[in-house]
Amino acid sequence: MFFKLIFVEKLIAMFSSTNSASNPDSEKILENISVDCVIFGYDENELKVLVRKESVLFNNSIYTEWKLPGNHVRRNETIDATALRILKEQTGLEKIYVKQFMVFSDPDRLKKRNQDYEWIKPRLIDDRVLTVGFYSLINIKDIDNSLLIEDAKWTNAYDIKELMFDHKEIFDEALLKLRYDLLHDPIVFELLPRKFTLTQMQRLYEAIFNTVYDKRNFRKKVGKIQYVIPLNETQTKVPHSPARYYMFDRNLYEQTKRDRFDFKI
Amino acid sequence: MFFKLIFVEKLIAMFSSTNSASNPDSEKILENISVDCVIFGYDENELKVLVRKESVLFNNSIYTEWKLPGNHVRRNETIDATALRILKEQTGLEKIYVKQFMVFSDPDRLKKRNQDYEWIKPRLIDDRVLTVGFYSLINIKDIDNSLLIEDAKWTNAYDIKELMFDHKEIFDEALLKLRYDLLHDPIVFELLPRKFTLTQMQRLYEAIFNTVYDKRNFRKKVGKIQYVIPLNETQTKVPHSPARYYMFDRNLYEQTKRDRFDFKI
DNA sequence: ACAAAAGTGTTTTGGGTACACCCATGT
DNA sequence: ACATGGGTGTACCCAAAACACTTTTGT
Repeated sequence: MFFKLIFVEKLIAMFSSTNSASNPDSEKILENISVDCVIFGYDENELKVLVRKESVLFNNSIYTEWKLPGNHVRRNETIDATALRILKEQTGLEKIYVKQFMVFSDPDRLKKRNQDYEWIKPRLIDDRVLTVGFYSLINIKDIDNSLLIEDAKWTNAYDIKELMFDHKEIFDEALLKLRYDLLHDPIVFELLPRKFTLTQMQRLYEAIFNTVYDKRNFRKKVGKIQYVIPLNETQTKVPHSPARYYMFDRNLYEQTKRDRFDFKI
Repeated sequence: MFFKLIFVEKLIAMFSSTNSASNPDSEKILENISVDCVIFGYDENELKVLVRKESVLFNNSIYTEWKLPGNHVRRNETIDATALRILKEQTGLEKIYVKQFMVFSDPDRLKKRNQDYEWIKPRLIDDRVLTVGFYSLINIKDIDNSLLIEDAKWTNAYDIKELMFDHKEIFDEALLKLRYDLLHDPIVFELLPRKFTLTQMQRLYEAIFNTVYDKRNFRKKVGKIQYVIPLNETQTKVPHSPARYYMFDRNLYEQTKRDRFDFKI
């Protein structure tokens, strides 16, 4: 009856660590499934990603490592709800854009680097965890930075070289998917303030695609997008000719969307 | 200690039904995660999908219903391995193209239609199952139809109206993803015989996109694709001018792929 | 006055699309 | 001879890309 013993051990682990025995059913987790989030933000003309610091003890030394925010899926929530829960915890924001892009299922994905595995082992009920990669888009200006968890940091997306587990791979896939989606859905506007200038929009495209565009051609194309509305409002107190503000009109978009390739710039 | 009792029940279920106690670890399943496969084939100028028949008992009547082939993920396999295992079971084929496209995670996804839920309940350890949708591409001519399971059937993709659980939704998403991928990766050739004529290729595009193309324009574009090689071989015994055969040269593709949008037709 | 970014048109080039007829083969 | 699908060229249009100067404001 060896296997029964294993299960009793896991029961104890389950109800003593992640799930306390007093938790309602709604907080019980699925031990084999998690969600990891690549949270993109845009600030100071840079595409940024939120990463979390962890102190890892290994060979009697403490290493500082970075990972993506993530969590297990609960018994009675969709994976989108899991992603939104993680976002709320990390940024305090609700109602933001989240999108799943890929499942990572290597049976050894948590064991590739010894120090990472030692760190996570005591936090798991079962070390076989498939994770669903999500990316999400937030406007950094909306964040109350006092709510940001101490160990969370915004990093330039192009400075990310190494993360725990397979998180660098998850990040790379997220960036590919973001670039694709940007050309097919009106998601740019999730990263921009409600009122934005065309230069801000152009700089955002340039940050995401890591390139530069011609100003006149860019404006010509945006000019053809009907649901990007020019406002009768311009910048003030800028030391140069004040730029006009524009807004995304979601209603107009929903009505007029036909050509799914409108966003190619 | 109510929860312990639940677990003992599940243990019994686990080791008496899906996993017998004598099974090696390699065949233990993850009870909360499955893979469902949308298997596309192309035959007689039609895009087809493999579906399975199930006899469902409900309200003392037996209903015939159709579902996508699927299975649970095993403890030590990737989800791609799960998909390939399903493909082998259903078609006898190995080394075929499989691609994950989306996770379906509604906690009630198996409970939406009572008759379906009654059918699957005794087959499950836990009724919360997230499923990863895969699509796969096979050349129907490669199939030894005597190996096809009795309850499996090839159906015209545009005739699929209703499937068990959320499988119609999974199918719809698969078709969207197939159409996208077709324009970005050289996957058409998975559905074609090794040597094919340009008309065969055109009919396949037309079947997948459910449209028609101009013959001359189609040939002009394919003519620019370097890794589609014309052969010195033509049809025989056809009651019309014999068509030239072409081949996909994967090596040449790997060397020359740059523009990821070569496949847009 | 100067620094900084806003805003604005034209030309060239290549790809997309529409369109019709003759040819080779088997029966 | 006829039925069937194979194979070919041109003209028009529009979108993409390259390119430079003037204007407006704050300091």
